[in-house]
Amino acid sequence: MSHTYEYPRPAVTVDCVVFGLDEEDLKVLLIQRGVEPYQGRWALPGGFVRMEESLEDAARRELEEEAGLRTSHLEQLYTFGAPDRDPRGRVITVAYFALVKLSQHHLQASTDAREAAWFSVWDTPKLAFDHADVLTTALQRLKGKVRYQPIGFELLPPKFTLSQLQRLYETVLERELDKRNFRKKILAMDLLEELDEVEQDVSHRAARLYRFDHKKYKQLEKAGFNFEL
Amino acid sequence: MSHTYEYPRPAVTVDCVVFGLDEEDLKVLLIQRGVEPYQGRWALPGGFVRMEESLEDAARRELEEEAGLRTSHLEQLYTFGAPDRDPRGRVITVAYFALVKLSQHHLQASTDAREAAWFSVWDTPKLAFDHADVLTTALQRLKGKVRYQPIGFELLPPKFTLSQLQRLYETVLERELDKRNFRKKILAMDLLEELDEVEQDVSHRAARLYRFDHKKYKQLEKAGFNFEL
DNA sequence: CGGCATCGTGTCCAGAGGACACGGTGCGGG
DNA sequence: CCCGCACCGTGTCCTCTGGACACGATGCCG
Repeated sequence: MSHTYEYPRPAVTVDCVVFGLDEEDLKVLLIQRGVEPYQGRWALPGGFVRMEESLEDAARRELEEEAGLRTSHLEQLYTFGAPDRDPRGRVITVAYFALVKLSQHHLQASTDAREAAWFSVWDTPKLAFDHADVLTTALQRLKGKVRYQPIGFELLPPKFTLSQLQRLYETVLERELDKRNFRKKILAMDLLEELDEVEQDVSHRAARLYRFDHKKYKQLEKAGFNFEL
Repeated sequence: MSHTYEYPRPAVTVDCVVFGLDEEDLKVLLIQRGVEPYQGRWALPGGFVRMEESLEDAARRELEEEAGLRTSHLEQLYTFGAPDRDPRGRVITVAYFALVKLSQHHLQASTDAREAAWFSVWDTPKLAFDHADVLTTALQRLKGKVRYQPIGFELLPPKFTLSQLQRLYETVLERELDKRNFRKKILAMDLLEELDEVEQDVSHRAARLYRFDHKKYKQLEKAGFNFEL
Protein backbone atom coordinates (compact mmCIF):
# COMPACT_ATOMS: atom_id res chain seq x y z
CA MET A 1 0.00 0.00 0.00
CA SER A 2 2.49 2.59 1.06
CA HIS A 3 4.68 1.73 -1.89
CA THR A 4 2.34 3.77 -4.02
CA TYR A 5 3.68 6.81 -2.26
CA GLU A 6 7.16 6.29 -3.53
CA TYR A 7 6.12 7.20 -7.03
CA PRO A 8 7.08 10.71 -8.02
CA ARG A 9 4.00 12.91 -8.18
CA PRO A 10 2.90 15.44 -10.72
CA ALA A 11 2.08 18.94 -9.52
CA VAL A 12 -1.59 19.91 -9.73
CA THR A 13 -2.90 23.35 -10.57
CA VAL A 14 -6.26 24.91 -11.31
CA ASP A 15 -6.77 27.43 -14.10
CA CYS A 16 -9.90 29.47 -14.64
CA VAL A 17 -11.50 30.67 -17.83
CA VAL A 18 -13.58 33.64 -16.71
CA PHE A 19 -16.03 35.04 -19.20
CA GLY A 20 -17.65 38.46 -19.05
CA LEU A 21 -19.78 40.41 -21.48
CA ASP A 22 -19.71 44.07 -22.33
CA GLU A 23 -21.53 46.07 -24.97
CA GLU A 24 -19.32 44.96 -27.80
CA ASP A 25 -17.98 41.60 -27.02
CA LEU A 26 -17.49 38.46 -25.04
CA LYS A 27 -14.42 38.91 -22.86
CA VAL A 28 -12.03 36.63 -21.05
CA LEU A 29 -9.95 37.52 -18.03
CA LEU A 30 -6.19 37.17 -18.43
CA ILE A 31 -3.25 37.74 -16.13
CA GLN A 32 0.18 38.81 -17.22
CA ARG A 33 2.80 36.49 -15.84
CA GLY A 34 5.45 38.07 -13.63
CA VAL A 35 7.79 35.12 -13.47
CA GLU A 36 9.31 32.46 -15.66
CA PRO A 37 8.32 30.41 -17.49
CA TYR A 38 6.50 32.55 -20.02
CA GLN A 39 7.33 35.71 -18.10
CA GLY A 40 5.43 38.65 -19.59
CA ARG A 41 2.99 36.41 -21.45
CA TRP A 42 -0.70 36.50 -20.73
CA ALA A 43 -2.23 33.46 -19.11
CA LEU A 44 -5.38 32.24 -17.47
CA PRO A 45 -5.60 32.99 -13.76
CA GLY A 46 -4.72 29.94 -11.71
CA GLY A 47 -2.23 28.34 -9.40
CA PHE A 48 -1.28 25.34 -7.35
CA VAL A 49 -3.85 23.37 -5.42
CA ARG A 50 -3.18 23.23 -1.70
CA MET A 51 -3.27 19.96 0.15
CA GLU A 52 -6.28 20.71 2.28
CA GLU A 53 -8.57 22.46 -0.20
CA SER A 54 -10.93 21.04 -2.79
CA LEU A 55 -10.37 21.78 -6.46
CA GLU A 56 -13.28 24.19 -6.60
CA ASP A 57 -12.07 25.97 -3.47
CA ALA A 58 -8.69 26.34 -5.11
CA ALA A 59 -10.29 27.87 -8.18
CA ARG A 60 -12.27 30.36 -6.09
CA ARG A 61 -9.21 31.26 -4.04
CA GLU A 62 -7.10 31.94 -7.10
CA LEU A 63 -9.79 34.12 -8.61
CA GLU A 64 -10.01 36.09 -5.42
CA GLU A 65 -6.24 36.42 -5.06
CA GLU A 66 -5.39 37.21 -8.63
CA ALA A 67 -8.34 39.29 -9.73
CA GLY A 68 -10.28 40.11 -6.60
CA LEU A 69 -13.46 38.65 -7.96
CA ARG A 70 -16.13 36.28 -6.84
CA THR A 71 -18.28 34.47 -9.28
CA SER A 72 -21.71 32.97 -9.03
CA HIS A 73 -21.25 30.40 -11.73
CA LEU A 74 -18.20 28.17 -11.52
CA GLU A 75 -17.96 24.70 -12.95
CA GLN A 76 -15.24 22.24 -13.79
CA LEU A 77 -14.30 22.26 -17.45
CA TYR A 78 -11.65 19.66 -18.25
CA THR A 79 -8.34 18.38 -16.96
CA PHE A 80 -5.27 18.91 -19.09
CA GLY A 81 -2.42 16.56 -18.44
CA ALA A 82 -0.10 16.26 -21.42
CA PRO A 83 3.33 15.37 -20.00
CA ASP A 84 5.04 18.29 -21.73
CA ARG A 85 2.47 21.00 -21.21
CA ASP A 86 4.62 22.83 -18.66
CA PRO A 87 8.36 23.32 -19.18
CA ARG A 88 8.96 23.09 -15.44
CA GLY A 89 7.99 19.44 -15.38
CA ARG A 90 4.86 17.40 -14.97
CA VAL A 91 1.98 19.70 -14.12
CA ILE A 92 -1.59 18.60 -14.46
CA THR A 93 -4.17 21.37 -14.49
CA VAL A 94 -7.84 21.15 -13.71
CA ALA A 95 -9.51 23.88 -15.72
CA TYR A 96 -12.58 25.72 -14.46
CA PHE A 97 -15.10 27.79 -16.28
CA ALA A 98 -16.64 30.90 -14.71
CA LEU A 99 -19.17 33.52 -15.70
CA VAL A 100 -19.27 36.98 -14.17
CA LYS A 101 -21.42 40.05 -14.50
CA LEU A 102 -18.85 42.31 -16.05
CA SER A 103 -20.88 45.40 -15.20
CA GLN A 104 -20.08 44.72 -11.57
CA HIS A 105 -16.40 43.95 -11.88
CA HIS A 106 -14.97 46.96 -13.62
CA LEU A 107 -11.38 46.33 -14.57
CA GLN A 108 -9.55 46.38 -11.31
CA ALA A 109 -5.90 46.08 -10.55
CA SER A 110 -4.79 42.69 -9.37
CA THR A 111 -4.17 42.40 -5.66
CA ASP A 112 -1.26 40.23 -6.56
CA ALA A 113 0.78 42.99 -8.21
CA ARG A 114 0.26 41.23 -11.50
CA GLU A 115 -1.57 42.80 -14.38
CA ALA A 116 -5.12 41.59 -14.97
CA ALA A 117 -7.24 42.61 -17.95
CA TRP A 118 -10.21 41.66 -20.06
CA PHE A 119 -9.64 40.66 -23.68
CA SER A 120 -12.08 39.94 -26.44
CA VAL A 121 -12.24 36.17 -26.79
CA TRP A 122 -11.89 36.55 -30.55
CA ASP A 123 -8.71 38.52 -30.22
CA THR A 124 -6.43 37.40 -27.41
CA PRO A 125 -2.67 37.76 -27.23
CA LYS A 126 -0.52 34.66 -27.46
CA LEU A 127 -1.11 32.66 -24.31
CA ALA A 128 1.25 30.81 -22.00
CA PHE A 129 1.32 27.00 -21.68
CA ASP A 130 -1.55 25.25 -23.42
CA HIS A 131 -3.97 27.95 -22.33
CA ALA A 132 -5.11 28.60 -25.87
CA ASP A 133 -6.44 25.02 -25.92
CA VAL A 134 -8.11 25.56 -22.59
CA LEU A 135 -9.78 28.71 -23.85
CA THR A 136 -10.98 26.96 -26.99
CA THR A 137 -12.45 24.16 -24.93
CA ALA A 138 -14.17 26.66 -22.67
CA LEU A 139 -15.68 28.50 -25.62
CA GLN A 140 -17.06 25.28 -27.02
CA ARG A 141 -18.54 24.47 -23.65
CA LEU A 142 -20.11 27.89 -23.36
CA LYS A 143 -21.59 27.67 -26.84
CA GLY A 144 -22.97 24.25 -26.14
CA LYS A 145 -24.29 25.05 -22.74
CA VAL A 146 -26.08 28.38 -23.16
CA ARG A 147 -28.58 26.66 -25.40
CA TYR A 148 -29.91 24.21 -22.88
CA GLN A 149 -29.17 25.82 -19.55
CA PRO A 150 -30.05 29.34 -18.51
CA ILE A 151 -26.49 30.30 -17.64
CA GLY A 152 -26.39 33.25 -20.00
CA PHE A 153 -28.07 35.36 -17.33
CA GLU A 154 -24.91 35.13 -15.24
CA LEU A 155 -23.27 37.37 -17.81
CA LEU A 156 -25.91 40.11 -17.67
CA PRO A 157 -26.74 42.63 -14.97
CA PRO A 158 -29.66 41.62 -12.76
CA LYS A 159 -32.00 43.81 -14.77
CA PHE A 160 -31.67 43.64 -18.51
CA THR A 161 -33.57 44.25 -21.71
CA LEU A 162 -34.59 41.56 -24.14
CA SER A 163 -32.32 43.12 -26.71
CA GLN A 164 -29.36 42.71 -24.40
CA LEU A 165 -30.28 39.09 -23.86
CA GLN A 166 -30.61 38.51 -27.57
CA ARG A 167 -27.27 40.17 -28.26
CA LEU A 168 -25.73 37.88 -25.67
CA TYR A 169 -26.95 34.79 -27.47
CA GLU A 170 -25.95 36.18 -30.83
CA THR A 171 -22.46 36.90 -29.55
CA VAL A 172 -21.94 33.55 -27.91
CA LEU A 173 -23.48 31.47 -30.66
CA GLU A 174 -21.92 33.57 -33.41
CA ARG A 175 -25.08 33.82 -35.43
CA GLU A 176 -27.98 36.19 -35.77
CA LEU A 177 -31.37 35.46 -34.31
CA ASP A 178 -34.75 36.73 -35.36
CA LYS A 179 -36.04 39.25 -32.84
CA ARG A 180 -39.66 38.19 -32.89
CA ASN A 181 -38.95 34.49 -32.68
CA PHE A 182 -36.44 35.05 -29.91
CA ARG A 183 -38.84 37.07 -27.80
CA LYS A 184 -41.68 34.65 -28.47
CA LYS A 185 -39.64 31.70 -27.28
CA ILE A 186 -37.94 33.22 -24.28
CA LEU A 187 -41.14 34.80 -22.97
CA ALA A 188 -43.08 31.58 -23.50
CA MET A 189 -40.80 29.89 -20.99
CA ASP A 190 -42.21 32.18 -18.36
CA LEU A 191 -38.86 32.54 -16.64
CA LEU A 192 -38.53 36.30 -16.95
CA GLU A 193 -40.12 38.73 -14.58
CA GLU A 194 -41.36 41.79 -16.45
CA LEU A 195 -40.44 44.87 -14.43
CA ASP A 196 -42.19 48.24 -14.34
CA GLU A 197 -38.98 49.88 -15.37
CA VAL A 198 -37.26 50.85 -18.55
CA GLU A 199 -33.60 51.35 -19.32
CA GLN A 200 -32.12 54.79 -18.59
CA ASP A 201 -29.96 57.25 -20.50
CA VAL A 202 -30.58 56.05 -23.98
CA SER A 203 -31.14 58.46 -26.83
CA HIS A 204 -34.12 56.63 -28.25
CA ARG A 205 -37.16 54.82 -27.06
CA ALA A 206 -36.23 53.00 -23.85
CA ALA A 207 -36.72 49.25 -23.61
CA ARG A 208 -38.46 47.46 -20.80
CA LEU A 209 -36.35 45.74 -18.17
CA TYR A 210 -36.69 42.10 -17.14
CA ARG A 211 -35.25 39.98 -14.40
CA PHE A 212 -34.50 36.27 -14.47
CA ASP A 213 -36.62 34.38 -11.97
CA HIS A 214 -34.27 31.84 -10.40
CA LYS A 215 -36.90 30.46 -8.07
CA LYS A 216 -39.35 29.78 -10.83
CA TYR A 217 -36.63 28.10 -12.85
CA LYS A 218 -35.73 25.78 -10.01
CA GLN A 219 -39.36 24.83 -9.60
CA LEU A 220 -39.86 24.14 -13.29
CA GLU A 221 -36.60 22.24 -13.44
CA LYS A 222 -37.76 19.89 -10.70
CA ALA A 223 -40.98 19.40 -12.60
CA GLY A 224 -38.98 18.11 -15.55
CA PHE A 225 -38.91 21.31 -17.58
CA ASN A 226 -35.98 21.72 -19.94
CA PHE A 227 -34.65 25.11 -20.85
CA GLU A 228 -33.73 25.25 -24.49
CA LEU A 229 -32.32 28.13 -26.50
CA MET B 1 9.70 29.80 -9.87
CA SER B 2 11.29 26.75 -8.34
CA HIS B 3 9.71 27.56 -4.99
CA THR B 4 6.51 26.10 -6.36
CA TYR B 5 8.17 22.74 -6.12
CA GLU B 6 8.44 22.90 -2.41
CA TYR B 7 4.74 22.55 -1.98
CA PRO B 8 3.62 19.05 -1.07
CA ARG B 9 1.89 17.43 -3.99
CA PRO B 10 -1.28 15.41 -4.17
CA ALA B 11 -1.13 12.00 -5.79
CA VAL B 12 -2.96 11.69 -9.09
CA THR B 13 -4.84 8.64 -10.30
CA VAL B 14 -7.13 7.75 -13.14
CA ASP B 15 -10.27 5.67 -12.67
CA CYS B 16 -12.37 4.24 -15.46
CA VAL B 17 -16.08 3.68 -15.67
CA VAL B 18 -16.43 0.99 -18.32
CA PHE B 19 -19.91 0.27 -19.58
CA GLY B 20 -21.01 -2.81 -21.45
CA LEU B 21 -24.39 -4.12 -22.53
CA ASP B 22 -25.75 -7.63 -22.48
CA GLU B 23 -29.20 -9.01 -23.19
CA GLU B 24 -30.64 -7.99 -19.87
CA ASP B 25 -28.83 -4.99 -18.65
CA LEU B 26 -26.32 -2.20 -18.75
CA LYS B 27 -23.19 -3.38 -16.97
CA VAL B 28 -20.22 -1.74 -15.37
CA LEU B 29 -16.80 -3.28 -14.90
CA LEU B 30 -15.55 -3.51 -11.32
CA ILE B 31 -12.38 -4.82 -9.72
CA GLN B 32 -12.14 -6.32 -6.29
CA ARG B 33 -9.43 -4.63 -4.29
CA GLY B 34 -6.65 -6.86 -3.02
CA VAL B 35 -5.02 -4.35 -0.69
CA GLU B 36 -5.92 -1.78 1.90
CA PRO B 37 -7.64 0.58 2.02
CA TYR B 38 -11.01 -0.93 1.23
CA GLN B 39 -9.49 -4.39 0.83
CA GLY B 40 -12.08 -6.77 -0.55
CA ARG B 41 -14.37 -3.98 -1.70
CA TRP B 42 -15.27 -3.53 -5.33
CA ALA B 43 -13.92 -0.46 -7.08
CA LEU B 44 -13.54 1.08 -10.50
CA PRO B 45 -10.42 -0.01 -12.34
CA GLY B 46 -7.71 2.60 -12.11
CA GLY B 47 -4.35 3.52 -10.72
CA PHE B 48 -1.60 6.07 -10.42
CA VAL B 49 -0.59 8.23 -13.33
CA ARG B 50 3.05 7.84 -14.31
CA MET B 51 5.22 10.86 -14.83
CA GLU B 52 5.78 10.39 -18.53
CA GLU B 53 2.33 9.32 -19.72
CA SER B 54 -0.73 11.39 -20.57
CA LEU B 55 -3.93 10.97 -18.58
CA GLU B 56 -5.63 9.12 -21.38
CA ASP B 57 -2.64 6.83 -21.83
CA ALA B 58 -2.78 6.08 -18.13
CA ALA B 59 -6.44 5.17 -18.41
CA ARG B 60 -5.80 2.83 -21.34
CA ARG B 61 -2.87 1.23 -19.58
CA GLU B 62 -4.86 0.54 -16.43
CA LEU B 63 -7.69 -1.01 -18.43
CA GLU B 64 -5.25 -3.24 -20.20
CA GLU B 65 -3.45 -4.23 -17.00
CA GLU B 66 -6.44 -4.76 -14.79
CA ALA B 67 -8.98 -6.19 -17.18
CA GLY B 68 -7.10 -7.01 -20.34
CA LEU B 69 -9.35 -4.90 -22.46
CA ARG B 70 -9.05 -2.26 -25.10
CA THR B 71 -11.81 0.14 -25.79
CA SER B 72 -12.77 2.14 -28.82
CA HIS B 73 -14.56 4.89 -26.99
CA LEU B 74 -12.73 6.55 -24.10
CA GLU B 75 -13.34 10.07 -22.93
CA GLN B 76 -12.56 12.13 -19.89
CA LEU B 77 -15.46 12.35 -17.46
CA TYR B 78 -14.68 14.54 -14.48
CA THR B 79 -11.95 15.11 -11.92
CA PHE B 80 -12.71 14.30 -8.31
CA GLY B 81 -10.57 16.07 -5.77
CA ALA B 82 -12.25 16.28 -2.39
CA PRO B 83 -9.42 16.42 0.19
CA ASP B 84 -10.74 13.47 2.16
CA ARG B 85 -11.80 11.16 -0.65
CA ASP B 86 -8.92 8.75 -0.01
CA PRO B 87 -7.93 7.69 3.51
CA ARG B 88 -4.30 7.40 2.47
CA GLY B 89 -4.04 11.14 1.96
CA ARG B 90 -4.62 13.61 -0.81
CA VAL B 91 -5.41 11.77 -3.99
CA ILE B 92 -6.99 13.49 -6.94
CA THR B 93 -8.54 11.22 -9.54
CA VAL B 94 -9.30 11.97 -13.14
CA ALA B 95 -12.24 9.78 -14.07
CA TYR B 96 -12.66 8.36 -17.55
CA PHE B 97 -15.67 6.93 -19.26
CA ALA B 98 -15.43 3.97 -21.63
CA LEU B 99 -17.80 1.91 -23.75
CA VAL B 100 -17.04 -1.63 -24.85
CA LYS B 101 -18.73 -4.28 -26.94
CA LEU B 102 -19.44 -6.76 -24.20
CA SER B 103 -20.04 -9.56 -26.70
CA GLN B 104 -16.34 -9.43 -27.48
CA HIS B 105 -14.98 -9.22 -23.96
CA HIS B 106 -16.47 -12.21 -22.26
CA LEU B 107 -15.76 -12.13 -18.54
CA GLN B 108 -12.09 -12.85 -18.31
CA ALA B 109 -9.85 -13.21 -15.35
CA SER B 110 -7.80 -10.19 -14.54
CA THR B 111 -4.17 -10.41 -15.57
CA ASP B 112 -3.40 -8.68 -12.33
CA ALA B 113 -4.53 -11.55 -10.09
CA ARG B 114 -7.36 -9.38 -8.91
CA GLU B 115 -10.97 -10.26 -9.48
CA ALA B 116 -12.75 -8.41 -12.29
CA ALA B 117 -16.46 -8.71 -13.01
CA TRP B 118 -19.42 -7.06 -14.69
CA PHE B 119 -22.27 -5.78 -12.52
CA SER B 120 -25.62 -4.37 -13.45
CA VAL B 121 -25.35 -0.62 -13.06
CA TRP B 122 -28.65 -0.64 -11.18
CA ASP B 123 -27.40 -3.12 -8.64
CA THR B 124 -23.76 -2.71 -7.71
CA PRO B 125 -22.11 -3.72 -4.45
CA LYS B 126 -20.92 -1.01 -2.10
CA LEU B 127 -17.99 0.70 -3.77
CA ALA B 128 -14.65 1.87 -2.45
CA PHE B 129 -13.69 5.54 -2.12
CA ASP B 130 -16.14 7.93 -3.79
CA HIS B 131 -16.59 5.57 -6.71
CA ALA B 132 -20.34 5.52 -6.28
CA ASP B 133 -20.33 9.25 -7.07
CA VAL B 134 -18.12 8.64 -10.06
CA LEU B 135 -20.45 5.97 -11.34
CA THR B 136 -23.48 8.22 -10.90
CA THR B 137 -21.75 10.98 -12.81
CA ALA B 138 -20.85 8.58 -15.60
CA LEU B 139 -24.42 7.33 -15.87
CA GLN B 140 -25.70 10.88 -16.18
CA ARG B 141 -23.14 11.55 -18.86
CA LEU B 142 -24.10 8.42 -20.75
CA LYS B 143 -27.79 9.24 -20.57
CA GLY B 144 -27.17 12.77 -21.74
CA LYS B 145 -24.78 11.82 -24.47
CA VAL B 146 -26.45 8.91 -26.23
CA ARG B 147 -29.19 11.24 -27.35
CA TYR B 148 -27.06 13.57 -29.39
CA GLN B 149 -24.05 11.51 -30.30
CA PRO B 150 -24.04 8.08 -31.90
CA ILE B 151 -21.99 6.47 -29.16
CA GLY B 152 -24.55 3.81 -28.36
CA PHE B 153 -23.20 1.72 -31.22
CA GLU B 154 -20.00 1.22 -29.26
CA LEU B 155 -22.01 -0.97 -26.90
CA LEU B 156 -23.41 -3.25 -29.60
CA PRO B 157 -21.76 -5.89 -31.74
CA PRO B 158 -20.77 -4.67 -35.22
CA LYS B 159 -23.91 -6.22 -36.69
CA PHE B 160 -27.10 -5.68 -34.77
CA THR B 161 -30.84 -5.63 -35.17
CA LEU B 162 -33.00 -2.56 -34.80
CA SER B 163 -34.65 -4.17 -31.80
CA GLN B 164 -31.30 -4.50 -30.09
CA LEU B 165 -30.60 -0.87 -30.80
CA GLN B 166 -33.96 0.17 -29.47
CA ARG B 167 -33.50 -1.92 -26.33
CA LEU B 168 -30.16 -0.21 -25.82
CA TYR B 169 -31.77 3.21 -25.84
CA GLU B 170 -34.60 2.07 -23.64
CA THR B 171 -32.14 0.64 -21.13
CA VAL B 172 -29.90 3.66 -21.02
CA LEU B 173 -32.65 6.25 -21.04
CA GLU B 174 -34.83 4.25 -18.67
CA ARG B 175 -38.00 4.74 -20.67
CA GLU B 176 -39.86 2.94 -23.39
CA LEU B 177 -39.82 4.04 -26.98
CA ASP B 178 -42.36 3.44 -29.71
CA LYS B 179 -41.04 0.90 -32.18
CA ARG B 180 -42.38 2.51 -35.34
CA ASN B 181 -41.28 5.99 -34.42
CA PHE B 182 -37.88 4.76 -33.37
CA ARG B 183 -37.29 2.93 -36.62
CA LYS B 184 -38.61 5.80 -38.68
CA LYS B 185 -36.24 8.24 -37.03
CA ILE B 186 -33.10 6.17 -36.94
CA LEU B 187 -33.48 5.00 -40.52
CA ALA B 188 -34.22 8.52 -41.72
CA MET B 189 -30.76 9.55 -40.56
CA ASP B 190 -29.33 7.24 -43.18
CA LEU B 191 -26.49 6.14 -40.93
CA LEU B 192 -27.26 2.45 -40.88
CA GLU B 193 -26.21 0.05 -43.56
CA GLU B 194 -28.86 -2.58 -44.18
CA LEU B 195 -27.21 -5.97 -44.53
CA ASP B 196 -28.39 -9.02 -46.45
CA GLU B 197 -28.28 -11.02 -43.27
CA VAL B 198 -30.58 -11.90 -40.44
CA GLU B 199 -29.88 -12.89 -36.88
CA GLN B 200 -29.23 -16.57 -36.18
CA ASP B 201 -30.45 -19.07 -33.65
CA VAL B 202 -33.64 -17.43 -32.61
CA SER B 203 -36.83 -19.36 -32.12
CA HIS B 204 -39.01 -16.97 -34.04
CA ARG B 205 -38.82 -14.88 -37.15
CA ALA B 206 -35.27 -13.57 -37.47
CA ALA B 207 -34.65 -9.84 -37.68
CA ARG B 208 -32.54 -8.11 -40.26
CA LEU B 209 -29.03 -7.06 -39.31
CA TYR B 210 -27.65 -3.54 -39.71
CA ARG B 211 -24.25 -1.98 -39.39
CA PHE B 212 -23.39 1.56 -38.31
CA ASP B 213 -21.70 3.47 -41.08
CA HIS B 214 -18.92 5.43 -39.38
CA LYS B 215 -17.66 6.97 -42.60
CA LYS B 216 -21.02 8.32 -43.56
CA TYR B 217 -21.46 9.75 -40.08
CA LYS B 218 -18.15 11.59 -40.24
CA GLN B 219 -19.12 13.05 -43.58
CA LEU B 220 -22.52 14.20 -42.40
CA GLU B 221 -21.01 15.56 -39.22
CA LYS B 222 -18.64 17.76 -41.18
CA ALA B 223 -21.58 18.98 -43.21
CA GLY B 224 -23.22 20.25 -40.03
CA PHE B 225 -25.51 17.31 -39.42
CA ASN B 226 -26.54 16.68 -35.84
CA PHE B 227 -27.35 13.22 -34.59
CA GLU B 228 -30.27 13.32 -32.22
CA LEU B 229 -31.99 10.49 -30.37
C1' DC C 1 -41.79 69.58 -35.46
C1' DG C 2 -39.36 66.32 -38.22
C1' DG C 3 -35.95 62.70 -38.31
C1' DC C 4 -33.82 58.92 -36.44
C1' DA C 5 -32.94 54.90 -33.76
C1' DT C 6 -34.79 51.31 -31.43
C1' DC C 7 -38.90 49.03 -29.32
C1' DG C 8 -42.60 45.78 -29.59
C1' DT C 9 -45.77 42.92 -31.95
C1' DG C 10 -48.62 38.45 -35.22
C1' DT C 11 -49.26 35.35 -39.21
C1' DC C 12 -48.36 31.64 -41.99
C1' DC C 13 -46.23 27.57 -43.47
C1' DA C 14 -43.42 23.46 -43.37
C1' DG C 15 -41.45 19.86 -40.95
C1' DA C 16 -40.78 17.01 -36.87
C1' DG C 17 -42.51 14.27 -33.19
C1' DG C 18 -45.76 11.43 -30.97
C1' DA C 19 -49.91 8.42 -30.76
C1' DC C 20 -51.59 4.44 -32.58
C1' DA C 21 -52.67 -1.57 -34.78
C1' DC C 22 -52.15 -5.32 -37.46
C1' DG C 23 -50.73 -8.72 -40.99
C1' DG C 24 -46.38 -11.45 -41.94
C1' DT C 25 -42.93 -14.88 -40.92
C1' DG C 26 -40.43 -18.54 -38.96
C1' DC C 27 -39.82 -21.82 -35.33
C1' DG C 28 -41.32 -25.40 -32.24
C1' DG C 29 -44.43 -28.48 -30.01
C1' DG C 30 -48.24 -31.47 -30.03
C1' DC D 1 -48.75 -31.46 -40.48
C1' DC D 2 -50.90 -27.88 -38.34
C1' DC D 3 -51.45 -24.58 -34.92
C1' DG D 4 -49.78 -21.28 -31.74
C1' DC D 5 -46.48 -18.23 -30.22
C1' DA D 6 -43.24 -14.65 -30.42
C1' DC D 7 -41.37 -11.29 -32.65
C1' DC D 8 -40.68 -8.64 -37.19
C1' DG D 9 -41.88 -4.88 -40.09
C1' DT D 10 -44.78 -1.28 -41.75
C1' DG D 11 -48.06 3.93 -42.51
C1' DT D 12 -51.35 7.57 -41.17
C1' DC D 13 -52.86 11.40 -38.85
C1' DC D 14 -52.65 15.16 -35.92
C1' DT D 15 -50.41 18.57 -33.10
C1' DC D 16 -47.00 21.49 -32.02
C1' DT D 17 -42.75 23.72 -32.72
C1' DG D 18 -39.51 26.44 -35.42
C1' DG D 19 -38.46 29.60 -38.82
C1' DA D 20 -39.44 33.20 -42.29
C1' DC D 21 -41.11 37.60 -42.59
C1' DA D 22 -42.56 43.85 -41.96
C1' DC D 23 -44.30 47.71 -39.90
C1' DG D 24 -46.41 51.03 -36.74
C1' DA D 25 -45.21 53.10 -32.07
C1' DT D 26 -42.31 55.61 -29.03
C1' DG D 27 -39.13 58.80 -27.27
C1' DC D 28 -35.00 61.62 -27.79
C1' DC D 29 -32.54 65.11 -30.22
C1' DG D 30 -31.61 68.85 -33.06
